[in-house]
Amino acid sequence: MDKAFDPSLIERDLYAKWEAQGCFKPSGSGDPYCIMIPPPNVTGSLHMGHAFNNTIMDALVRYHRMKGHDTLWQVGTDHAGIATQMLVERKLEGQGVSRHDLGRDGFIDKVWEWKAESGGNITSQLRRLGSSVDWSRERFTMDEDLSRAVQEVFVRLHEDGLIYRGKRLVNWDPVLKTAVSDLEVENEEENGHIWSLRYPLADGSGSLVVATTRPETMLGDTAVAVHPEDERYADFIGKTIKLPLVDREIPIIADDYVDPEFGTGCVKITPAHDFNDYEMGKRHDLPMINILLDDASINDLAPEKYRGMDRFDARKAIVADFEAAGLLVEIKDHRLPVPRGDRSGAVLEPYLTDQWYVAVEELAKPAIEAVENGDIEFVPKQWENTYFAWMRDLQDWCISRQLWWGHRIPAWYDNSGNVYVGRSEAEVREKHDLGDITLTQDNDVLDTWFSSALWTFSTLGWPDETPELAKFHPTDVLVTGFDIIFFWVARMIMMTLRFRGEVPFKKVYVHGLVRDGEGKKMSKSKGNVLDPIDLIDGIDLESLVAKRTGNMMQPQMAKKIEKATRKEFPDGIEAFGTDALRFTFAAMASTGRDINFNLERVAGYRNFCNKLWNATRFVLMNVEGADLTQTEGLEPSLVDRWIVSRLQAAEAEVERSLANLRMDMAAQAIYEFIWNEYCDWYLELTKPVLNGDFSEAQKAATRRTLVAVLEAALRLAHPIMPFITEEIWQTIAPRLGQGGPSISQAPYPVAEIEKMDDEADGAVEWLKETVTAVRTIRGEMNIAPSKKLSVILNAGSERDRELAQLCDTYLRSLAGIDSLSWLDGAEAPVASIGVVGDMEVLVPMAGLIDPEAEIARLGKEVTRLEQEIQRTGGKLANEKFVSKAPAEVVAKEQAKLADAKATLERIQAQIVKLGTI
RNA sequence: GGGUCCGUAGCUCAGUUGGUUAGAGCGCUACGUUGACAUCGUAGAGGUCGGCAGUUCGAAUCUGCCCGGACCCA
Repeated sequence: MDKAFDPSLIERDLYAKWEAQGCFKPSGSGDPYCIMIPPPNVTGSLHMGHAFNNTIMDALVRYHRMKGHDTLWQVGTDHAGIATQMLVERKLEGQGVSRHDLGRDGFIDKVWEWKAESGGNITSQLRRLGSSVDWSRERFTMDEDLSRAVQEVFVRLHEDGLIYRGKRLVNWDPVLKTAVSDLEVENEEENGHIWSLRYPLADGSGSLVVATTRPETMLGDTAVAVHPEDERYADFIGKTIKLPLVDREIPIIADDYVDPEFGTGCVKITPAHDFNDYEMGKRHDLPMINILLDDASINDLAPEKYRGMDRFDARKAIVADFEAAGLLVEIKDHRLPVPRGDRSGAVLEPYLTDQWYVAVEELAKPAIEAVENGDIEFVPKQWENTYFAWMRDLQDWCISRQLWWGHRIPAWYDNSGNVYVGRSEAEVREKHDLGDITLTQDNDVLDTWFSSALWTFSTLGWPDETPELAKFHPTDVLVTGFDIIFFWVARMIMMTLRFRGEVPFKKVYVHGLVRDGEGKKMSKSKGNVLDPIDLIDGIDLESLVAKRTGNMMQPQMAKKIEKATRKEFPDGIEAFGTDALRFTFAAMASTGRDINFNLERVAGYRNFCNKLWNATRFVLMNVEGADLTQTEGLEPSLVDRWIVSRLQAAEAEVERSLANLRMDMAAQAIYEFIWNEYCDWYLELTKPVLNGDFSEAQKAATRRTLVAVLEAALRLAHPIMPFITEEIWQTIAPRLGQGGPSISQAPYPVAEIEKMDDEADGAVEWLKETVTAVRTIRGEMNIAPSKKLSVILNAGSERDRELAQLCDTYLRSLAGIDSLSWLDGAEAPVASIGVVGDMEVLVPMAGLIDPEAEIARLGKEVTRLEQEIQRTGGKLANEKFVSKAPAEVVAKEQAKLADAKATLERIQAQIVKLGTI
């Protein structure tokens, strides 16, 4: 083995082997366990959120697979309607071709071509993370069978009256020229203005002043509203306004919605271009005048002057015209939330169009109940509140999109505008007895989330009742970030309950966001994005700078980002390997909170990998040539029994943690066992045995224990760090006669209570304390590690003597002792002192130790003990504590007090002694 | 404005149902290359657990208010 662990030498080969061997397919036996991957966007590439999310899923999946469950991790991607269409269009633009040149079918062919070439980027990146998904079952939302599920759901919902077509106000993206859902709108505060405009009354008797942040919409105003109880305007209600520039007469109406405190208390009403006004328009039966075209330029319903103008040019022109007419009262700076499309970045317009909707009320009810009655459980639980809050205030879901890429809506129109929904044109004709009249299919496609809402069951073969569906559905747990609880989780629950009559998953594990080291959201525009692959493989500074500043939406930020990047990573990023990255995510995955990702932590876990690697080297060196398969006639030492006992404890702790989805605690337990127990103590304790004067039966027991415990620890750690554990296991396990094709298919360690060993635990605890007592003196008195010490033990119990006898060799080896004896009533030499229970550990000074320094050191100890005595003594002196606290707690305090008093006495005596030298 | 979460060592975070000497990693200080590992070892320093009140024999942990920060919804 190499002296240092180099992940780059093993990871790719191991993954290829796993995949080739079909290690990740369901085994076909055992209780089923299933996780559905949240399908990444097919245009996407791996980001830190994916890496985190997949680490958690993979750890769970590997754990359950090793426990013998029939485990399926279903993988796939979604077709990302808008994102994919944009991407392919942009590529075509580069060749001077528009999608309209190609026509719908031609364009869709191009999309499929693109998908075949580079649509698999993110899935190949998942392999780098070690994700043990079943590749043989990979699915894509546009696959034929998934499309069939989508169509079936659409038709059935329509038959049940839950899908309808209607003219409503939607969020319109004028760049992409499609509706987008509320959830795809980003509202960020931006700098804007608020314009106050004077609207004269039609009868010339006066005027009102209205305030607006979008003056161009006045072209579509159909009323002015005031609050019914606003005395200032009581006389105006019922009169009419002569709308400036347009010359339309519009009424002044009263409505509770108007806030009399806000602005002038008068509001212009534009029902076709504002969501609130739309509602008010419906209440008052106002006309809805749409003044925009689909690219947000002004249409022919506006006065001729403005027709064809872009909305923002129109805004300027209108403000100028108001000013010219003396009707512009005021312009104020104003910060306001501006709705932008999350894909195009364009300012969205509320826009009146015909769209398809899902009526959600009936679907939401059982979906709420499923969480209320515990059929679905959110972890952490508080997300259930978020879920409920959203579910109880649902708007109907606009599912149509004016795109070409996606599931085309299975609806056909005849020439009279009648609409027929069905699985195919033929079915529609037959069902409605249409003969051969001309039918044209709806041009729109469905929202991508419509198909991903069916993901848990469509990927298993629905609408057919497949064996996989029977076995793996409902799935066990959904692992996801909170940001898509609304987008996806809620909709899956609704759709799955409707069409399967069962929940899609039993648990929803909600994890936090991965942020940068300072807690800022990672984003391309901030330039603080880390690519998981760069943490695995490493990246030099120039490449990193180029990556962060290339292809930016706001190129003016590039300089700043470059500077910050050069400062933060002067040497680029080291290669840490996948296992270290995964361990970091696991260790930081505590209940649902965001992760502030810092590189030092990854480096720490990279070191941990190296530690494990080197421990293995040590073990292999020491068992070279030995037959380890022999289990008869071995004489395990107390120390061998101890590490086996500690292994059981670690196994129990990891099991408990994983069962509670506490990856961080599992990672912590694994780390502590391997480093702080196995490496720090056990390996050190085997050295005097293997190199010393011990029997062959004893040495053989130690050799076997060294390897057996390591082998079990590898299996314990495998779900979190799959690569290094597999690599080592392939070398180690055969030595024990326990090899196999892959550690991922070996059984997960289970704690065996009968191997817990109180006697060994107690003995080694004593040994550790005694060694530490000597080391503390050595360290604090600045005695060189190479200097061998004489150590004298004093006082203590019979058990202390037994233990000293049993541990003699270990004590000498670990504490660097060349002479170890009992004082046995002889006069104590001047010495530095440590206390272990009732026993004193004396290191004679003889020129090694400065009495002044020792007194100072003991002084600190005295202070600590006095505080302890005061604290515990105070408690015990308190009548109420003694009478009310559980006896157990009181006894514990008493023991603490006695212990501290005894130790203090010994130390004080020692101080007196040193003072009289 | 409504809601959720967070504030523990210089930094990043643990701390189950109240009882620990309040922990870990990184960083810091001192010493150290004896054949697993300097991606290391040994020892050490560092915290009035955001503040104030309350409940309790006992509060980092429970309650209220305040301060500071993040996010969601309107």
